[in-house]
Amino acid sequence: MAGVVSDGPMRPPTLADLAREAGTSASTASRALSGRGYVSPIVRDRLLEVAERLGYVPNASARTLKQRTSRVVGVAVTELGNQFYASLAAGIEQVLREADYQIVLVSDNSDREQELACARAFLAMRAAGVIITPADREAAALLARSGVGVVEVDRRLAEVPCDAVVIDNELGGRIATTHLLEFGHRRIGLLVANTDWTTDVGRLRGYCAAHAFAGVELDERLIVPIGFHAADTEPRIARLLDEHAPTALFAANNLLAEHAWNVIRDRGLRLPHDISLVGFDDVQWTSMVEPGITVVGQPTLELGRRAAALLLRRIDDPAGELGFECLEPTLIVRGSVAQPYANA
Amino acid sequence: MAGVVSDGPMRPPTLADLAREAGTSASTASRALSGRGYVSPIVRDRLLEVAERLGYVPNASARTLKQRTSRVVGVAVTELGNQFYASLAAGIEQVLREADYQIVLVSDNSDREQELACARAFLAMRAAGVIITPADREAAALLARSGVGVVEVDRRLAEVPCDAVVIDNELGGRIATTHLLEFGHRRIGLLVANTDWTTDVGRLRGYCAAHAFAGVELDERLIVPIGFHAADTEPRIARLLDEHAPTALFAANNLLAEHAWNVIRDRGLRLPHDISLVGFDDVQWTSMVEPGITVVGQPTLELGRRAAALLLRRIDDPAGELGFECLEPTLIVRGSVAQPYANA
DNA sequence: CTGTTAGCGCTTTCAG
DNA sequence: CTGAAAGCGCTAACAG
Repeated sequence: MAGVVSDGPMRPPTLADLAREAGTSASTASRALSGRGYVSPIVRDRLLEVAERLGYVPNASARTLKQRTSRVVGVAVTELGNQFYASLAAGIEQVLREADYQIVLVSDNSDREQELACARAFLAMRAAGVIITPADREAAALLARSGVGVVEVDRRLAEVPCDAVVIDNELGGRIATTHLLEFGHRRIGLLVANTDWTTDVGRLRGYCAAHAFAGVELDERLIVPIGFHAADTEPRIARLLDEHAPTALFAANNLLAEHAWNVIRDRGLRLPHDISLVGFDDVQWTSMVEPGITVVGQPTLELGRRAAALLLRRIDDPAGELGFECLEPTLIVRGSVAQPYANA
Repeated sequence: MAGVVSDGPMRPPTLADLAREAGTSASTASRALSGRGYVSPIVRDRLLEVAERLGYVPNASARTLKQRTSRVVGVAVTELGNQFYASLAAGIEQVLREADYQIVLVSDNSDREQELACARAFLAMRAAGVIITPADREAAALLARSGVGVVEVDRRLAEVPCDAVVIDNELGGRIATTHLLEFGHRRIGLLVANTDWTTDVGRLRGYCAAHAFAGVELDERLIVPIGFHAADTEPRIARLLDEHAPTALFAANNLLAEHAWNVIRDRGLRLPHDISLVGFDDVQWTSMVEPGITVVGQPTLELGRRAAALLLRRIDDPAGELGFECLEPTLIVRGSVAQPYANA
């Protein structure tokens, strides 16, 4: 039942079909369905009824072509497989769906070329706006240059003026490190991604600042920058443990925290007795393992929601003033930190 | 640098602009850029050069309007926030991106209306195809009726003929239950979502089949159907423990496994000494907690990849024969199962 | 309040 | 091998 159509070719009904069926012109039909412009109630109702009966679905491309902008928003995240980005995307999707936008989602693996490619794709589809976790400055620049609103989320990179929502990474690095310092740790290993992104640079800076503030001298050899999916991540962490005897580890992202935890477990070290650990990002497993991992939690879903809200504002008012939001991370204390066993 | 354009209004360059600049006609430009049809090498090169210089990006809507089909694929999953669906989406995205399709991703919360709404949106944008974890039959029917290829993933629901890729849920339920039975459990609580989806029905059936095969009589009160985000999930699990004394629990999805684990932990029960647990879906935490949770693992990413591959085939050959793939789940034995402490 | 007209940017016959 | 012409389905002036 429900709107069965079975007349010959499978061409979906067009506005013209509707109009003909209802005995009006296409423009009237357009007005009736879009609700913009005058149309007598009686004609409107007839049109709506016919539309319903025919199962009319407006052709988005035709509309986009005409209006030069669409109801889709491009979203490019680093890696959909990572829980952090997945919930970022989920947050974005929530608010955009409510605002009746579709999102086209791409995972760009933080690769410059892929990022550019999706920027072009977004341009091609005349996206109403774009949300991106940038890995390179060029994509945002290209988009902005073409007049598409861009909001950067999680990190800032763009040289062009551009909305953004991030967390205070330096603060995050500081509270993690300070927490460890307060427990008496003096040799805190830092595992951090080797990028020049504001996230990692900020967390590193916070780590340093905490040391400085506490008057603790910092041994640079304790800082281990590690590539995103480096094959030798765990060996390098192991080496850090062997060669520089940290009494605690601060892993500045969820992947590194996981690797650190693996190494600790594989060596039979006990948390927090033999070594302390603070992670970054409150991913599920950190609260389920025993002992729970003390982490710097960031409001991931909220980050996504805010980014979407900012973009909506930008779409609404392209010339409005730049929005910038910096959310606060918080320390979630669980059981992975204790006093150092043997203090040097 | 890089393609700076600064001539007056911000209208992006069109094919006509290109053609004019290169001294040819729009049709030639079209042929040159699309690679279809004849065009002399020399003219083509000039055109490509001009396109590059002007930063030309083809207008996807115009193309879609003309060709009546687009390079986008609609993807509707139940809940992007759930790791399972997120990696499903990640798998889909991987292969579709390689095939140069964009995906528009929607989280439909397994709500009939939302699912229908996105089906219409996909129709409106003339999606080349759709991948869906169906919650209702109507969406797939609508799409299929309009000639859009649909592949169902994770569950099957459609009455219309339609490609699908799922796992063998009954087998999954059976191997989990059999494993428990073999350890001597005779009172195995089943936590299962209260849907009529093939996933849950299948797992339940497997649970029953395993009992039947083992000649173990089944106490129906041990079966607890629970809504997806029911507020009283954990109390109900607790009640099952109190009232019907199961010696083991089989939680038939990752959410329920998590809840079961919480209840077990909160009560101070020790796995596997006081009670045994088998989960479904190898999500990250199950391998990190101590003891690790024995689970029925499903190839989630692969599920997504196959679905995408199937869709690509369907797009390529709309009338080709129906594809149906059923992947095998496997039991991943870890430490959450032991003999029942006190066997009735 | 309604219809006519034009055109969004591209592709595709069909002649040249 | 190339160009002219038509049209995809919709909307936005602009007359009536």
